[in-house]
Amino acid sequence: MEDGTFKSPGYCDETDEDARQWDARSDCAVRKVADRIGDKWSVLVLAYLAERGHRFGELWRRIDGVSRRVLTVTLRQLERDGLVLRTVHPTVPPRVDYALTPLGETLHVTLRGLVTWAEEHEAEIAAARAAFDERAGAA
Amino acid sequence: MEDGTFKSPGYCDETDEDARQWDARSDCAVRKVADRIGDKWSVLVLAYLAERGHRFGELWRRIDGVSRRVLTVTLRQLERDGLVLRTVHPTVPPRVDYALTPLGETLHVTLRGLVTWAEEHEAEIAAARAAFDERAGAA
DNA sequence: CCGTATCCTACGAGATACTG
DNA sequence: CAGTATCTCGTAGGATACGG
Repeated sequence: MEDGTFKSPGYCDETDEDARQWDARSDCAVRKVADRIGDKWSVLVLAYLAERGHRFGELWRRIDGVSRRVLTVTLRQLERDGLVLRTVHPTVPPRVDYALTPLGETLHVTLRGLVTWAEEHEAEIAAARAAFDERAGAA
Repeated sequence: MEDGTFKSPGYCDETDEDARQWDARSDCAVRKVADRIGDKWSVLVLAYLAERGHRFGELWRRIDGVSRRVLTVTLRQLERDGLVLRTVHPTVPPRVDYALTPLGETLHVTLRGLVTWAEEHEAEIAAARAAFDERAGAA
Protein backbone atom coordinates (compact mmCIF):
# COMPACT_ATOMS: atom_id res chain seq x y z
CA MET A 1 0.00 0.00 0.00
CA GLU A 2 2.76 2.32 0.91
CA ASP A 3 5.13 1.63 -1.89
CA GLY A 4 4.41 1.49 -5.56
CA THR A 5 5.27 -2.17 -5.94
CA PHE A 6 2.47 -4.58 -6.44
CA LYS A 7 1.59 -7.73 -4.62
CA SER A 8 3.72 -10.63 -3.70
CA PRO A 9 3.91 -13.67 -5.91
CA GLY A 10 1.67 -14.06 -8.91
CA TYR A 11 -1.87 -15.05 -8.32
CA CYS A 12 -2.94 -14.29 -11.80
CA ASP A 13 -0.83 -16.63 -13.84
CA GLU A 14 -3.46 -19.26 -14.33
CA THR A 15 -3.61 -21.41 -17.40
CA ASP A 16 -6.67 -23.44 -16.53
CA GLU A 17 -9.13 -23.42 -19.33
CA ASP A 18 -11.73 -25.49 -17.59
CA ALA A 19 -11.73 -23.31 -14.57
CA ARG A 20 -12.99 -20.15 -16.15
CA GLN A 21 -16.43 -20.35 -14.68
CA TRP A 22 -15.86 -18.85 -11.30
CA ASP A 23 -13.06 -20.32 -9.37
CA ALA A 24 -9.38 -20.38 -10.00
CA ARG A 25 -9.82 -17.90 -12.78
CA SER A 26 -11.77 -15.39 -10.83
CA ASP A 27 -9.44 -15.31 -7.89
CA CYS A 28 -7.33 -13.12 -10.07
CA ALA A 29 -9.95 -10.51 -10.74
CA VAL A 30 -11.45 -10.81 -7.32
CA ARG A 31 -8.10 -10.56 -5.70
CA LYS A 32 -7.37 -7.39 -7.58
CA VAL A 33 -10.57 -5.70 -6.65
CA ALA A 34 -10.29 -6.99 -3.11
CA ASP A 35 -6.85 -5.50 -2.81
CA ARG A 36 -8.31 -2.28 -4.03
CA ILE A 37 -11.41 -1.92 -1.95
CA GLY A 38 -10.73 -4.50 0.71
CA ASP A 39 -8.95 -2.07 2.93
CA LYS A 40 -10.56 -0.33 5.80
CA TRP A 41 -11.66 2.89 4.15
CA SER A 42 -11.93 2.71 0.37
CA VAL A 43 -15.51 1.58 0.35
CA LEU A 44 -16.52 4.37 2.66
CA VAL A 45 -14.75 6.93 0.54
CA LEU A 46 -16.44 5.59 -2.54
CA ALA A 47 -19.76 5.75 -0.77
CA TYR A 48 -19.41 9.35 0.29
CA LEU A 49 -18.08 10.48 -3.04
CA ALA A 50 -20.93 8.73 -4.78
CA GLU A 51 -23.23 10.95 -2.83
CA ARG A 52 -21.47 14.08 -4.03
CA GLY A 53 -18.03 15.59 -4.46
CA HIS A 54 -16.14 16.32 -1.28
CA ARG A 55 -13.18 18.36 -0.22
CA PHE A 56 -10.41 16.64 1.64
CA GLY A 57 -11.23 17.92 5.08
CA GLU A 58 -14.90 17.38 4.52
CA LEU A 59 -14.28 13.73 3.78
CA TRP A 60 -11.96 13.48 6.71
CA ARG A 61 -14.55 14.86 9.07
CA ARG A 62 -17.28 12.53 7.83
CA ILE A 63 -15.20 9.39 7.94
CA ASP A 64 -14.41 9.61 11.57
CA GLY A 65 -11.67 7.38 12.76
CA VAL A 66 -9.39 7.66 9.77
CA SER A 67 -6.14 9.56 10.05
CA ARG A 68 -5.25 12.21 7.51
CA ARG A 69 -2.32 10.19 6.36
CA VAL A 70 -4.35 7.07 5.71
CA LEU A 71 -7.11 9.02 4.03
CA THR A 72 -4.53 10.55 1.74
CA VAL A 73 -3.09 7.16 0.90
CA THR A 74 -6.54 5.75 0.27
CA LEU A 75 -7.49 8.60 -2.02
CA ARG A 76 -4.23 8.32 -3.91
CA GLN A 77 -4.83 4.67 -4.61
CA LEU A 78 -8.32 5.28 -5.82
CA GLU A 79 -7.06 8.11 -7.97
CA ARG A 80 -4.31 5.94 -9.34
CA ASP A 81 -6.82 3.31 -10.35
CA GLY A 82 -8.95 5.86 -12.11
CA LEU A 83 -11.83 5.60 -9.68
CA VAL A 84 -11.52 9.03 -8.16
CA LEU A 85 -10.75 12.38 -9.67
CA ARG A 86 -8.60 14.83 -7.74
CA THR A 87 -8.85 18.50 -8.57
CA VAL A 88 -6.44 20.99 -7.06
CA HIS A 89 -7.52 24.61 -7.04
CA PRO A 90 -4.48 26.90 -7.11
CA THR A 91 -5.95 29.22 -4.53
CA VAL A 92 -4.72 30.23 -1.16
CA PRO A 93 -5.54 28.61 1.08
CA PRO A 94 -5.44 25.56 -1.17
CA ARG A 95 -8.56 23.64 -1.97
CA VAL A 96 -8.75 20.13 -3.29
CA ASP A 97 -11.88 18.47 -4.51
CA TYR A 98 -12.48 14.79 -4.91
CA ALA A 99 -15.15 13.19 -7.02
CA LEU A 100 -15.95 9.86 -8.57
CA THR A 101 -14.95 9.23 -12.15
CA PRO A 102 -17.41 7.42 -14.41
CA LEU A 103 -15.46 4.26 -13.73
CA GLY A 104 -15.71 4.86 -10.03
CA GLU A 105 -19.44 5.19 -10.33
CA THR A 106 -19.80 1.87 -12.03
CA LEU A 107 -17.91 0.29 -9.17
CA HIS A 108 -20.07 2.06 -6.69
CA VAL A 109 -23.17 0.64 -8.29
CA THR A 110 -21.74 -2.84 -8.04
CA LEU A 111 -20.74 -2.28 -4.47
CA ARG A 112 -24.27 -1.40 -3.58
CA GLY A 113 -25.19 -4.96 -4.35
CA LEU A 114 -22.87 -6.07 -1.62
CA VAL A 115 -24.23 -3.55 0.83
CA THR A 116 -27.73 -4.62 0.05
CA TRP A 117 -26.79 -8.22 0.63
CA ALA A 118 -25.21 -7.33 3.93
CA GLU A 119 -28.25 -5.42 5.07
CA GLU A 120 -30.67 -8.09 3.98
CA HIS A 121 -28.82 -10.90 5.69
CA GLU A 122 -27.55 -9.13 8.74
CA ALA A 123 -30.06 -10.87 10.95
CA GLU A 124 -29.33 -14.31 9.57
CA ILE A 125 -25.66 -13.86 10.17
CA ALA A 126 -26.24 -12.64 13.67
CA ALA A 127 -28.43 -15.65 14.36
CA ALA A 128 -25.88 -18.05 12.93
CA ARG A 129 -23.23 -16.47 15.08
CA ALA A 130 -25.28 -16.70 18.20
CA ALA A 131 -25.99 -20.36 17.54
CA PHE A 132 -22.38 -21.10 16.77
CA ASP A 133 -21.08 -19.33 19.81
CA GLU A 134 -23.53 -21.11 22.01
CA ARG A 135 -22.49 -24.50 20.67
CA ALA A 136 -18.89 -23.51 21.27
CA GLY A 137 -19.71 -22.40 24.78
CA ALA A 138 -21.66 -25.55 25.53
CA ALA A 139 -18.76 -27.71 24.45
CA MET B 1 -11.78 13.23 16.20
CA GLU B 2 -11.51 13.51 19.90
CA ASP B 3 -14.15 16.16 20.20
CA GLY B 4 -16.83 13.59 20.79
CA THR B 5 -19.12 14.97 18.11
CA PHE B 6 -18.96 11.57 16.48
CA LYS B 7 -18.67 8.00 17.59
CA SER B 8 -15.21 6.61 17.86
CA PRO B 9 -15.04 2.83 17.73
CA GLY B 10 -18.70 1.97 17.30
CA TYR B 11 -19.74 2.14 13.70
CA CYS B 12 -23.07 0.47 13.90
CA ASP B 13 -24.91 2.34 16.59
CA GLU B 14 -26.51 4.75 14.21
CA THR B 15 -29.72 6.55 14.84
CA ASP B 16 -29.75 8.52 11.64
CA GLU B 17 -32.95 7.98 9.79
CA ASP B 18 -32.15 10.31 6.96
CA ALA B 19 -28.90 8.61 6.20
CA ARG B 20 -30.28 5.31 5.12
CA GLN B 21 -29.65 5.88 1.45
CA TRP B 22 -26.08 4.86 1.11
CA ASP B 23 -23.63 6.72 3.22
CA ALA B 24 -23.10 6.85 6.91
CA ARG B 25 -25.66 4.17 7.39
CA SER B 26 -24.21 1.73 4.95
CA ASP B 27 -20.73 1.88 6.35
CA CYS B 28 -22.10 -0.37 9.02
CA ALA B 29 -23.31 -3.11 6.73
CA VAL B 30 -20.44 -2.69 4.35
CA ARG B 31 -17.98 -2.75 7.13
CA LYS B 32 -19.40 -5.96 8.42
CA VAL B 33 -19.28 -7.72 5.12
CA ALA B 34 -15.88 -6.29 4.41
CA ASP B 35 -14.58 -7.59 7.68
CA ARG B 36 -15.97 -10.95 6.74
CA ILE B 37 -14.78 -11.38 3.19
CA GLY B 38 -12.17 -8.68 3.04
CA ASP B 39 -9.44 -10.97 4.23
CA LYS B 40 -7.04 -12.67 1.95
CA TRP B 41 -8.77 -16.00 1.45
CA SER B 42 -12.50 -15.96 2.21
CA VAL B 43 -13.55 -15.02 -1.27
CA LEU B 44 -11.47 -17.79 -2.76
CA VAL B 45 -12.91 -20.32 -0.37
CA LEU B 46 -16.40 -19.18 -1.20
CA ALA B 47 -15.58 -19.46 -4.87
CA TYR B 48 -14.31 -22.99 -4.67
CA LEU B 49 -17.10 -24.15 -2.43
CA ALA B 50 -19.62 -22.62 -4.77
CA GLU B 51 -18.29 -24.89 -7.43
CA ARG B 52 -18.80 -27.96 -5.26
CA GLY B 53 -18.18 -29.32 -1.80
CA HIS B 54 -14.58 -29.83 -0.81
CA ARG B 55 -12.66 -31.69 1.80
CA PHE B 56 -10.20 -29.76 3.88
CA GLY B 57 -7.06 -31.00 2.23
CA GLU B 58 -8.61 -30.63 -1.18
CA LEU B 59 -9.33 -27.00 -0.52
CA TRP B 60 -5.90 -26.54 0.91
CA ARG B 61 -4.25 -27.96 -2.17
CA ARG B 62 -6.30 -25.84 -4.57
CA ILE B 63 -5.77 -22.60 -2.73
CA ASP B 64 -2.06 -22.80 -2.86
CA GLY B 65 -0.26 -20.30 -0.73
CA VAL B 66 -2.51 -20.48 2.29
CA SER B 67 -1.28 -22.16 5.43
CA ARG B 68 -3.37 -24.85 7.08
CA ARG B 69 -3.77 -22.72 10.12
CA VAL B 70 -5.10 -19.74 8.24
CA LEU B 71 -7.36 -21.88 6.10
CA THR B 72 -8.80 -23.34 9.26
CA VAL B 73 -9.38 -19.92 10.73
CA THR B 74 -10.98 -18.72 7.53
CA LEU B 75 -13.32 -21.68 7.37
CA ARG B 76 -14.26 -21.31 11.00
CA GLN B 77 -15.23 -17.71 10.49
CA LEU B 78 -17.32 -18.54 7.48
CA GLU B 79 -18.93 -21.36 9.40
CA ARG B 80 -19.59 -19.10 12.33
CA ASP B 81 -21.37 -16.64 10.10
CA GLY B 82 -23.53 -19.35 8.64
CA LEU B 83 -22.00 -19.17 5.20
CA VAL B 84 -20.29 -22.52 5.21
CA LEU B 85 -21.37 -25.89 6.50
CA ARG B 86 -18.81 -28.15 8.12
CA THR B 87 -19.48 -31.86 8.25
CA VAL B 88 -17.25 -34.17 10.24
CA HIS B 89 -17.35 -37.84 9.33
CA PRO B 90 -16.44 -39.95 12.35
CA THR B 91 -14.25 -42.23 10.33
CA VAL B 92 -10.63 -43.00 10.66
CA PRO B 93 -8.75 -41.36 9.20
CA PRO B 94 -11.06 -38.41 9.79
CA ARG B 95 -12.77 -36.72 6.93
CA VAL B 96 -14.29 -33.29 6.96
CA ASP B 97 -16.41 -31.84 4.23
CA TYR B 98 -17.15 -28.22 3.61
CA ALA B 99 -19.99 -26.84 1.57
CA LEU B 100 -21.84 -23.61 1.09
CA THR B 101 -25.04 -23.04 3.01
CA PRO B 102 -27.97 -21.44 1.20
CA LEU B 103 -26.94 -18.17 2.78
CA GLY B 104 -23.42 -18.66 1.53
CA GLU B 105 -24.73 -19.19 -1.95
CA THR B 106 -26.61 -15.94 -1.95
CA LEU B 107 -23.42 -14.17 -1.00
CA HIS B 108 -21.57 -15.97 -3.69
CA VAL B 109 -24.02 -14.77 -6.28
CA THR B 110 -23.58 -11.21 -5.11
CA LEU B 111 -19.84 -11.58 -5.13
CA ARG B 112 -19.93 -12.59 -8.74
CA GLY B 113 -21.11 -9.11 -9.54
CA LEU B 114 -17.90 -7.79 -8.13
CA VAL B 115 -15.81 -10.28 -10.03
CA THR B 116 -17.59 -9.42 -13.22
CA TRP B 117 -16.95 -5.76 -12.62
CA ALA B 118 -13.30 -6.43 -11.99
CA GLU B 119 -12.96 -8.46 -15.15
CA GLU B 120 -14.80 -5.95 -17.26
CA HIS B 121 -12.80 -2.98 -16.07
CA GLU B 122 -9.42 -4.55 -15.62
CA ALA B 123 -8.09 -2.86 -18.72
CA GLU B 124 -9.39 0.57 -17.75
CA ILE B 125 -7.77 0.32 -14.38
CA ALA B 126 -4.50 -0.78 -15.86
CA ALA B 127 -4.61 2.16 -18.26
CA ALA B 128 -5.41 4.61 -15.50
CA ARG B 129 -2.53 3.25 -13.49
CA ALA B 130 -0.11 3.51 -16.33
CA ALA B 131 -1.13 7.10 -16.96
CA PHE B 132 -0.93 7.97 -13.30
CA ASP B 133 2.44 6.39 -12.82
CA GLU B 134 3.78 8.14 -15.85
CA ARG B 135 2.60 11.51 -14.58
CA ALA B 136 4.21 10.71 -11.27
CA GLY B 137 7.41 9.71 -12.98
CA ALA B 138 7.46 12.81 -15.15
CA ALA B 139 7.09 15.06 -12.15
C1' DC C 1 -6.10 -36.89 7.57
C1' DC C 2 -7.53 -32.87 10.03
C1' DG C 3 -6.59 -29.98 12.60
C1' DT C 4 -4.50 -27.03 17.14
C1' DA C 5 -0.51 -24.61 19.54
C1' DT C 6 3.45 -21.52 19.26
C1' DC C 7 6.30 -18.42 17.59
C1' DC C 8 7.52 -14.69 14.52
C1' DT C 9 7.35 -11.26 10.95
C1' DA C 10 5.43 -7.82 7.76
C1' DC C 11 2.36 -4.54 6.87
C1' DG C 12 -1.77 -1.53 7.68
C1' DA C 13 -2.79 2.20 10.14
C1' DG C 14 -2.93 5.64 14.33
C1' DA C 15 -0.44 9.69 16.64
C1' DT C 16 2.12 13.55 16.12
C1' DA C 17 4.71 17.23 14.17
C1' DC C 18 6.11 19.86 10.27
C1' DT C 19 5.58 22.34 5.35
C1' DG C 20 3.77 25.21 1.42
C1' DC D 1 -6.24 23.91 4.17
C1' DA D 2 -4.08 19.99 2.50
C1' DG D 3 -0.99 17.46 2.75
C1' DT D 4 4.09 14.95 4.08
C1' DA D 5 7.48 12.74 7.36
C1' DT D 6 8.43 9.66 11.25
C1' DC D 7 7.67 6.64 14.68
C1' DT D 8 5.17 3.08 16.74
C1' DC D 9 2.08 -0.74 17.39
C1' DG D 10 -1.61 -4.32 16.74
C1' DT D 11 -2.65 -8.03 14.24
C1' DA D 12 -3.37 -10.93 10.02
C1' DG D 13 -1.09 -14.44 8.49
C1' DG D 14 3.23 -17.68 7.38
C1' DA D 15 6.38 -21.63 9.32
C1' DT D 16 6.72 -25.26 12.04
C1' DA D 17 5.71 -28.96 15.31
C1' DC D 18 2.65 -31.66 17.71
C1' DG D 19 -2.15 -34.01 18.93
C1' DG D 20 -6.56 -37.00 18.02
